[in-house]
Amino acid sequence: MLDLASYALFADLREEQRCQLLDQHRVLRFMAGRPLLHEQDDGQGLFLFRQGIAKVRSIDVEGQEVVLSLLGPGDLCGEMAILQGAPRSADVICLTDCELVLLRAAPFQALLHQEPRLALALARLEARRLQNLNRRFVRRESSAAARLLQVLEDLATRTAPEAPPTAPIPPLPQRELAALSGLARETASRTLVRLRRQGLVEQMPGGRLRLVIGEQRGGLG
Amino acid sequence: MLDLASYALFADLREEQRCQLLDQHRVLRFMAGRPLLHEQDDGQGLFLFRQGIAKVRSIDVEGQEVVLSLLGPGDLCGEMAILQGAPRSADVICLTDCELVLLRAAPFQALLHQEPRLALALARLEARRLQNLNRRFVRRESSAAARLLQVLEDLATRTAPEAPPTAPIPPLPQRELAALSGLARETASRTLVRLRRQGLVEQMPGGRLRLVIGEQRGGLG
DNA sequence: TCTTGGCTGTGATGAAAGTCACAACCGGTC
DNA sequence: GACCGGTTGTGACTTTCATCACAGCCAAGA
Repeated sequence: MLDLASYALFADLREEQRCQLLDQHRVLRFMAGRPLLHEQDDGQGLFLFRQGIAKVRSIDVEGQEVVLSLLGPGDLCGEMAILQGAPRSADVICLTDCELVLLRAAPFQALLHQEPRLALALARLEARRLQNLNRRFVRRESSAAARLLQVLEDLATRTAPEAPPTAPIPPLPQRELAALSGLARETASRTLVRLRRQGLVEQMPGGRLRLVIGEQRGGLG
Repeated sequence: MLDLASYALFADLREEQRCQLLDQHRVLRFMAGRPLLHEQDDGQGLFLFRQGIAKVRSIDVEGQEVVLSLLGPGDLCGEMAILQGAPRSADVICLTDCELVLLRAAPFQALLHQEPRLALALARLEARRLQNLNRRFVRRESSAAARLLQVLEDLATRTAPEAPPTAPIPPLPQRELAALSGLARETASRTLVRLRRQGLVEQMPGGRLRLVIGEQRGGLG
């Protein structure tokens, strides 16, 4: 049975309220590379991640992809469009095969208007996202190595929220790693080689990568 | 008389609820350069901007300042600390002389828990901030000129929310403009000269700057 | 008046990362 | 096996911006 209680957003609700939200929910599966949402897609609904990771991205004026954040188990998306009634402002694309739950917008919206705990939890969620992005913004200024390491750590924790940041990372092509960290593909390649030589990143069977030291990475700025 | 109704966050409340929030409020004035909030400051309260602009900034691992966003009339800050009970995560520093209203945290918090409209408005506010930061994140990738122009536009609209982005901008030293756009001071200087020669930026009496064309700036990427 | 300190413009130089180009490799599939 | 597309590593060159250095300016104050 689906358990919404494991999502922080719904943790404060009564069991009965969570059931309301599940009304007409659907379980969806997407293959790696598939878009969950398109920009200007206004088909509303709340997507809850159960498995797999995805990137939230936007396209800049030169047509370059800019990755805004990562989503993984326990995360959700689509709440912005519901909140603002506006069309989506970014695309969400699966990096690995994903399984997620789609909740209908209507009951969620209704509950938002009548249960302050839900609205408050949502505000907290948005605030936490804002802080994450702030942190990313700060690190964005730093070197290619720091940016790449940050992405790897992010990938590790998104993949397995409870596991340490040194957990192995699903195999992604360098092109993808480069996009995630905002680097040229060649730079990502060179940087990875360097990090491996320094022993900070390990190559695992199947092409998976693993961070070796999660800590004191500040020095690489 | 203080009118909270002009703040989007409180627009949906009943007059009587707005009065509750004003209980023991204070009007504060800060000189340009003064910090409103310090990182790790946990004196809670909600700051509402009435006049002046300020920057939200953080310090990165190398001690460099990174500016996260700008605040101006109609904006507010301090809500994150109240929402999360956590210490502040960034500093807020006045760029010009500022006048603002400080609301006590307690009544705000109480109302958040009992009035879904307020909690929802707060969620919307955070969501909008997130989108703004997303947009900035996207533009951050681009050239010095684009970043500087974006900062100038931001300054103009923060200073006078209703005015067009070609409104004159309060005189700030180049050092400050550079920090706001994440450039070296010299680069900001050179870029400004170039922009003036191109007629995109105008020098006004008193050292104020003014954007000439607000539109089709994409091409300068 | 002269001095001082912050601000502005500009030149020279260097470092980091993007771009272009190419070779090796790997996993499919015919 | 041979072929093919996508991936990876790497070399050479270019671009952009940071850094260092300095000169001119203006405003405040002694």
